[in-house]
Amino acid sequence: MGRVKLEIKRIENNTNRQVTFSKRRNGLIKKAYELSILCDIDIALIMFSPSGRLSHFSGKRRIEDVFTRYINLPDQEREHAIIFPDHNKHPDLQNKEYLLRILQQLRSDNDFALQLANPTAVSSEIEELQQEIGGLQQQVRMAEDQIRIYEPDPLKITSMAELESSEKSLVDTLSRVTQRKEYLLSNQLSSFDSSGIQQMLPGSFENEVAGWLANGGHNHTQIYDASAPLDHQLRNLSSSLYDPFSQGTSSNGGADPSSMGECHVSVTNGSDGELPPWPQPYTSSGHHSTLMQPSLMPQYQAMVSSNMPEIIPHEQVEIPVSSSNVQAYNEGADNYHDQNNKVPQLNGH
Amino acid sequence: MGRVKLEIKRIENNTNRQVTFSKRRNGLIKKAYELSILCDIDIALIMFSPSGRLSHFSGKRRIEDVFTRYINLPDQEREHAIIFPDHNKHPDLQNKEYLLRILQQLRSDNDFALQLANPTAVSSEIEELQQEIGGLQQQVRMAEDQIRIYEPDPLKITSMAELESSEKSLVDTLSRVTQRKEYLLSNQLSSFDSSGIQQMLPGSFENEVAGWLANGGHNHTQIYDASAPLDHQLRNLSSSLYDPFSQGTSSNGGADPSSMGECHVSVTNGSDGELPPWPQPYTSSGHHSTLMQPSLMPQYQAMVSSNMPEIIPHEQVEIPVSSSNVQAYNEGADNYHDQNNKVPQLNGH
DNA sequence: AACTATTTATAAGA
DNA sequence: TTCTTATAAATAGTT
Repeated sequence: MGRVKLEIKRIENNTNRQVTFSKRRNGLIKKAYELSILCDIDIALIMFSPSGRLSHFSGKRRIEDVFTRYINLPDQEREHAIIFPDHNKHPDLQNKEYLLRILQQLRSDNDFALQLANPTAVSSEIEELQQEIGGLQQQVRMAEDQIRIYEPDPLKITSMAELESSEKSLVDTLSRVTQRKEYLLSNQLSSFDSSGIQQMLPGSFENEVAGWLANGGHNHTQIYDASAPLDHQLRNLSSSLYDPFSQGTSSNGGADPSSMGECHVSVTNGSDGELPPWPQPYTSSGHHSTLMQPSLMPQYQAMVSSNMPEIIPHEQVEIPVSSSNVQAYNEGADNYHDQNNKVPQLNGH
Repeated sequence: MGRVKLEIKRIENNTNRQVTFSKRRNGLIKKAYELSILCDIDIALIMFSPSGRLSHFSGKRRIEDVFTRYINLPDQEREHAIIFPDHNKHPDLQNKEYLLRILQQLRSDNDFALQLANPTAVSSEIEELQQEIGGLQQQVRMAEDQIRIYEPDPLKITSMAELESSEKSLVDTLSRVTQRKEYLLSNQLSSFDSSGIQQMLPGSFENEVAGWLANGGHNHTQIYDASAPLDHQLRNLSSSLYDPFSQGTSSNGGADPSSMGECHVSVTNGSDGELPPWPQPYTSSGHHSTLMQPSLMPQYQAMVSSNMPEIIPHEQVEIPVSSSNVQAYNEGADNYHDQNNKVPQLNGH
């Protein structure tokens, strides 16, 4: 969509990459928003800009809650998930252990916040440093975990199965490197870009789902059993994670402007009956300035100012048709099972 | 985009909602994929279909890793994130943390005064922490470099020397794994002792990174055991996080179909050299209808069949050419700061 | 930050 | 459903 068809490959020009990111991020978020409303689903989207800044979107539920839902999903359901691109390597590390650690990390954040509330807390600077250390340690651990797969330490690996898994990983990666090499070579020779064939993606993700299920499940079970005692922890964690939310929204009550803001959204678009979690600024710009965090303001103001004119005339405010825009996870009626798992085409058209 | 302009509100008709979900999910994922490649960013997308089924996408990193990155983000960065919708609820964490941070700031004056009163104690403690942070940052950098060698991203490596170095590393590691396997096999005959065996593997892997890796784990442990007099909490947390993990990493079924699948994919796309994680070229609409549907395999086959003609046969494993490993990751400092925070338009046009 | 020429995504219809 | 097609939308390159 543009003056020319853009090849899907890394944009090397920094400026260009950043500009494209901004544009496409907005497009993506808009799409995500529409999907969440149209289909009334939970959705979460996390992005890090080329410069490392975080952007994220989620529908009616907070992003953490969506991820918690993901984590709390019964194993089987998670396994049956439709996964793109399913780069399903790291058989050893996948699944629950990872999720467990993430949950614990979440809890630690929470604890930390609570601790801050505690007047007995020590020097704040020290606490900040300590938290940074915690984060770094986590990073190091993650990195080491990954490395372990690729460079198995003979002293540590005692299971033949694991060794073979490592071996497969290595062979796999090796083949990729080799192919990349040949690609570069061929490119050097025929110093022109063979257009048309842009992205040859493994495209095996669905295929890999099966593979993952085949052995991942097994693996998973073992892990799960092994960490049985921790599982309790996990459950406790989950609830402690989730509770605060349901609590939070209520206990928080009218105190939280933003949540009111969200309520207002329905008010804003009230006649519409929708609960657009985000578009509210379109209709009421004045109030928001006081409701939103300072750092977020510019963005909203920009939008408001530039778009208000267009927005007004639209059908955003209409008489609601009916009903329960609330829960609506009436599975029963929904007999579809996402048979339509067709993979999105890259070029298509 | 369609015959008519669709109002963005919940689609009440179940069938319709499901159909729309499927279509738009694919579109959204495609967009997310393109963004991740074009801008070379981390991205994670989680969706639950109207019937509750999970779909998710992530770029080169696994979704858990992206979320972990999100979690590990320093608070300040997370606060400055670009959030859609800014439902600024999160009373338990975000808001609270934000307020607490302000409180902290206020208290820091106090701390500063105290520090002046007792300069040596506090500042030395802080210095220690900062040193630890420096060390950890170093570790992270090294680990990331190492990971890159083992898991080269074809889209990023453009230097032949680097590729060959990578290849060499992989071959070396592979041989070590193989030898370890043989060793275990021969030992299994006699009583197998899993500990204390200091098998020296002949792996020619002798660059400094490898050396670091070899005992990196131990070093690491020592590092943060030793440097922990200050933070009990973090320490405890860390170990509780770590233990379960290292446990979990071991057992794994030997057969990993998925990695094989991925291998094949690479073969399929061999001539192209690219290893895009998922999509396959769209060569003819005719094929796809029959190739992508029912189970997981067809899609893969589709790709293979449509691309085979273009594939140039090549060896999967070559003798590595020696060369020194060059880093070549001069990711120019990204000076942009996402000034373009315009919110996506709802209506547009 | 805007502006179009184009490419894409998709709502309906078959 | 799945495929096709008329249209609405997104966006690449420009100004």
